[in-house]
Parts: sequence; structure tokens; C-alpha cells
Amino acid sequence: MNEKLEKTQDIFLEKISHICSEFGLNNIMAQLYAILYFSNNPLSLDDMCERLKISKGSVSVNIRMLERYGVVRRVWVKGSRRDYYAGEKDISKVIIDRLKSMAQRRISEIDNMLKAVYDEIDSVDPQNGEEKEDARAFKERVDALKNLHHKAQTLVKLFNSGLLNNFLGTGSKIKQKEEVLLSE
Amino acid sequence: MNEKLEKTQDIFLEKISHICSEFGLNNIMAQLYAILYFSNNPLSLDDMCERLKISKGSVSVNIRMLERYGVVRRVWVKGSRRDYYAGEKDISKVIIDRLKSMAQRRISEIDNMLKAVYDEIDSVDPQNGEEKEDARAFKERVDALKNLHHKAQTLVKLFNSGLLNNFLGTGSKIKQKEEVLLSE
DNA sequence: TTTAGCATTTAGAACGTTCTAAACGTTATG
DNA sequence: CATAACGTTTAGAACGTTCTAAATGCTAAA
Repeated sequence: MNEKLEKTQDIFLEKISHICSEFGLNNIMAQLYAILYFSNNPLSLDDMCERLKISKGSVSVNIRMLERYGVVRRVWVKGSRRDYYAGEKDISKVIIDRLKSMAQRRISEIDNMLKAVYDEIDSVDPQNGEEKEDARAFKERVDALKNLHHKAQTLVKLFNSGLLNNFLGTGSKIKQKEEVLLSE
Repeated sequence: MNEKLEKTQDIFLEKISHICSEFGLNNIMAQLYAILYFSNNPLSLDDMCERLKISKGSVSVNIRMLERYGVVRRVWVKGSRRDYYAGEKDISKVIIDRLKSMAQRRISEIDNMLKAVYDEIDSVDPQNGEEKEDARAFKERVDALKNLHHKAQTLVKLFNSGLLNNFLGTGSKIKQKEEVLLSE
């Protein structure tokens, strides 16, 4: 690869890994996806080790995570025993999927929490006036949370019904070369 | 405090800290905010150490973080030399503010990244056909990112213009007791 | 059946983060 | 001025995370 282009990509890699780390993707997953996103060809594990200067074990583990997230996929290259991977080229799809699954996860966690709290809350048996007030205040605040959570859930459902996809627009025009490679 | 109520709150604390840790708040900040949110009275550093069984140093550092985020504030209690803190009781305000500042931060980071990449990209000087294609593909994909980022920014602006506040509803009805304490 | 070329798993090293306890600084009070 | 009652800072311990290198497992070809 052109040396200056590689340097330019490195600038990207450095920054994107930092950004993604705050979205629950670690450095390596972010950088792996980035080089696949930029690459015209699917890459093998060894290609990726070489490009990012990291061990094969790391690439192996992290690339499978990305596969589970559905943002890269294994492609077969005729005439090679290696596994090759290609990145999803429709970046808006990747991001929307990720946001959706994060939202869904948060919703479940909060559902579980509220359920657990409500299971306990009734067995609280206040002994005096002050304790009664404490219990009442606690319930009031948990109810406020439940209320807010319900509204947030409605909002998420609205987005999931395609609103976000329509706005951010999906359907990449970027074409892969993998078909060419497959018959190489 | 009523023992059973405390146990119920503990269930909440355990879960909420896990949830918040994925939003860039650590355990302690999450739990500190939670006990202040639930408490009818402002609490001192020592109160919080005692309640969460953690060191004073930790409380000191983390409570000031929360103060910077604007979700707790120091209140003065007449007749005491201690610092007391009260949590913002309008939970939707806290969450909306946090989401907004996260979004704003991501936007700046991506702006910076794109700027840095575009600064470099023109100096790439492809030497042959393959390198030319690589460079073209790279530019195409960075442009796609820029495009998506622009749309996302528009969406965020839409939310910031009050849409989210209207939907999630702001204005808590929960009253603090601090006025009482201040004249104690 | 053996070997070569892979991917995967694992044990341990390196790292960053965040806790605690103790030292420290500051302010009010007697 | 000395002391007590605070909050803050710091040095180091404990912890989880994630990397690497080596061992292992698998599969295809000879």
C-alpha cells in the first residue's frame, strides 16, 4: 500500500479506536473493523496482524466478536486455506444496529432492576413516622424512574420502527471486490 | 434507616452502578448520585462513606466530579462545618443533560478526526493504478462517513432544540427537605 | 498416516484504573 | 496560639482487562 495513504489511515485508526472505546468496542475491534471498511479486498488474519502489528491471538478473538456483532463476515477465497474477512460497507447500518442493540440491552437491564426492586419494596415494614416517610419517598422516586423508563422505551420503539433508518439513510453504493477474488 | 428499606435500596445500587458504568460513570459516582437521589436530606461526606462503606478520599473525588457534571450540588447546613450535598431530583433532566453532553463530545471528536484526515488526504500521491484505486476508495469511504456524521449532527440538533425534553417531560414534583435543614 | 499450514486457546505479563489509608492543608474555635 | 474538625491529595495496593507468545487442535494435502 502507498506509504502516505497508510499513514493517513493510521491517523484515522488512532482516533477512531478512542471514539469507539466509549461505545463498548475495544481498540482492536474498532481498528479491525476500520481496516476492513477501508480495504477493497477481504483480509486474512495474517494481513491484519501485519497491518496493525498485533498478535494473531488478538486478531482471532476480536474478529470473531465483530462477526458476532454482524459487522464483518467470513468470506471464502478460492485457492486459499486461510480465512478471509470482509467488513460491512454500509456504515450507517453498522452504527444503527449497534445503537439499537445498546438501547435494547439497557432497557432489559433497567426492566430487571425495577422488577427486582418492586419485588422487595412491599416487604419493607416501616416502624415509625420517619421510616414511613423514608419508604414513601423511596417508592415515589422509584415510580418516577419507572415512568421515565417507560417513556424512553416508547421513544426507542419509535426509532426501531424504521425512523432512524429513513433519516440516516441506508444502502451503501460502495462495492466490494470479493466476487473478483472468489474466482481468482 | 429501616433495615429492610436499606436492603431494598442496596439492590438498586448494585444494579444501577452496573448500568451506569456503561455510560461513562463509574460505580461510585453512580451509587453516590443514587443515594442522594433517594435521600430526603442532603448528606455529608461521612454519611456517604458510612452508607456505601468506602473511603473518604473516594467520596471526595467522585462527588466533585458529580458536581462538575451538575447533577449534585453543595448545600449549606446551618450550624455544621461539614459540606453537605443534594442530588438533582429531576432524573429526566440528569439523563437528558448527560446524553446531550455525550453526543456533543462524540461530535467534536469526529469533527476533529475528519479534519485531521482531510488535512493529510491530499498529500497522498499514488504511484500506480492500484495505489490510485486504493486512494480513491479511501476517499470515498471517508466521504461516506462525513456524510453520515453530518446527518447525525442534524438529528442531534433537532433533539437539542427541546424535542427530547418535551417528550420525556421535565419538572419533578419531588420536593427536597433542604430548606428545613438550612434553618435547623 | 504423516506433515504442513492454518486457527484457536491458554498462561502469564503488562497495563491502566481505582480503591484505601495516611499525610497534609485549611479553617474555626477555645 | 494550640487544637480539633474538617476536606483534599498522594503513594501504593488491588483489581480487572487485554495483550503476547507458546501450546494445542484441526484439516487438507502428500
